[in-house]
Amino acid sequence: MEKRYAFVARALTEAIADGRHPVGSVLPTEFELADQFAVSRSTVRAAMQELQASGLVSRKRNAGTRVEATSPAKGGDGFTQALNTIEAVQQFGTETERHVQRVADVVADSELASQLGCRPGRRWLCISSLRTIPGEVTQTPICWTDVYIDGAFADEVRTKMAGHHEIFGTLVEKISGRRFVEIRQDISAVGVSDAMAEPLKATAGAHALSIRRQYLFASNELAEVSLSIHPADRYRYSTRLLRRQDTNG
Amino acid sequence: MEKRYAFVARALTEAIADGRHPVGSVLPTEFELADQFAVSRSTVRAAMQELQASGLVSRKRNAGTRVEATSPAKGGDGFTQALNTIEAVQQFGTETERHVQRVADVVADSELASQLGCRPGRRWLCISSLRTIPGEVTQTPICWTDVYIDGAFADEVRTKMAGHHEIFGTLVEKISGRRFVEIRQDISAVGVSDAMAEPLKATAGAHALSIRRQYLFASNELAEVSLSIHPADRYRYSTRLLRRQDTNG
DNA sequence: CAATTTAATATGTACGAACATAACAAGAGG
DNA sequence: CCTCTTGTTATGTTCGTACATATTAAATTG
Repeated sequence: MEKRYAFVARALTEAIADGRHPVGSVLPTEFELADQFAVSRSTVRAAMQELQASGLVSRKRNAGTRVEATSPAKGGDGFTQALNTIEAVQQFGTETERHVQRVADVVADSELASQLGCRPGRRWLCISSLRTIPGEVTQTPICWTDVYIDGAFADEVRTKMAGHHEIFGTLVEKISGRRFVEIRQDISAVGVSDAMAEPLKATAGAHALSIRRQYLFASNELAEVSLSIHPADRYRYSTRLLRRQDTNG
Repeated sequence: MEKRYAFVARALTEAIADGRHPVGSVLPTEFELADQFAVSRSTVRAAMQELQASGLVSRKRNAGTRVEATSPAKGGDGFTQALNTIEAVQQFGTETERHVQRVADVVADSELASQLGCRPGRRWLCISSLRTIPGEVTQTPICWTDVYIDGAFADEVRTKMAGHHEIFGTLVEKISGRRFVEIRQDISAVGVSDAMAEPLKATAGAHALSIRRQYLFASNELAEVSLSIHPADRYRYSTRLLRRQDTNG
């Protein structure tokens, strides 16, 4: 059964996304929401803490709870994305389109192993793809991504991909049903390599953000790694950091 | 008065930092801690949520609360830093050394204004400096940073800097006493410019991370902006993203 | 002795209550 | 009309309780 505070959080998130609570508006009070959802104020507060942590609302003593922002901005100057929560990372997966370029089985040599953070010899399924913004006229890719999936899930992935299922986002999670508890993220700056210049429609050597993500289960099991190259002129990593407690005495 | 959950969180953080609770060990149960600190279990849980959010501990139903990690790694291959909370950003300020290169009053023209996110004509105090790792033999700087401080605080900053006060970190906060509620952060990839190559001891055109931070008060007042250039071979931005609730049914 | 079941345990979820405190709004006074 | 004071209000903090549930450890069974 869905937990109550999670239900409240989801309902409010959807209401905000729908425009029922526009940006800048003030939500009903915690007591009113408690009445509406037939839960206690504590439960409403737990939900509110989620919304606040994700940056969706801001709360102030008696200033009410204000709707702050909705979705990441897709401005004219590329894709701006917050990536400081697991939810935000998944959102990037749903808000962009994936175009698969290559699917291959690989065995990690020492170099790849250190990149992926596994022992050499481990088997992976590698899916290389480009990502674009849906509905854009000029289909300039935002990034090149190599996703490495635990070999144990390889067959299932191939089957579902053949059937054109939309299994992307966090692949293993959708396939195995097991939920990720942790993502380790490494961000650095690199140049666009010669090989990637053409598919990315970028000039070789252009500055790019390199993002490596390791997806882990609760047991610290490594199930999936993604290596992405984002040309700097098309993508920026933008976050709002909020103090954990909004007010102070 | 310090809030009780904040006190508990701070006490536990210090105990972990001191080594009284080594990495990998399991903390006392929530009930035991409630007894020790003479607070309710709810308060202990509020403290635990802080520690969990900052990645210091992990919790599992009856697996106990485990100490996960302490400080950011200062490995041989540069500086690895999590920057997904305000606390982590401030920590970077305390764990590196600042070497001031230049102090100047500036008036924002249209270009600078768009970079800083302010109206053109606004007055700022600009402090340019290099940051190094304390105690390192080879004093290779980690980054070049231009900090722009609201002109209203300029005099006070100059005075305190002349007196060799350690006022850095988030400058305006230490000077004015007003606390930042929000930091907006923008991360992109750039090349090291000719002018910065020499002070940074890097080759011009080398790949670098560009990090822009806007420090805001509760009223959305912009008080300070920092623009940093991190050569990619000396710095990586590394975070662990944890799911808000650790377990699930 | 290995495999399974059962019991104990610590965290997760949820409720209800009470008081503190910062923001805002309305009214009093100059 | 502006300023200051006062009162109301909604969130912040803290307490106590109860039950759910995943994990570990002990006990039972084959």
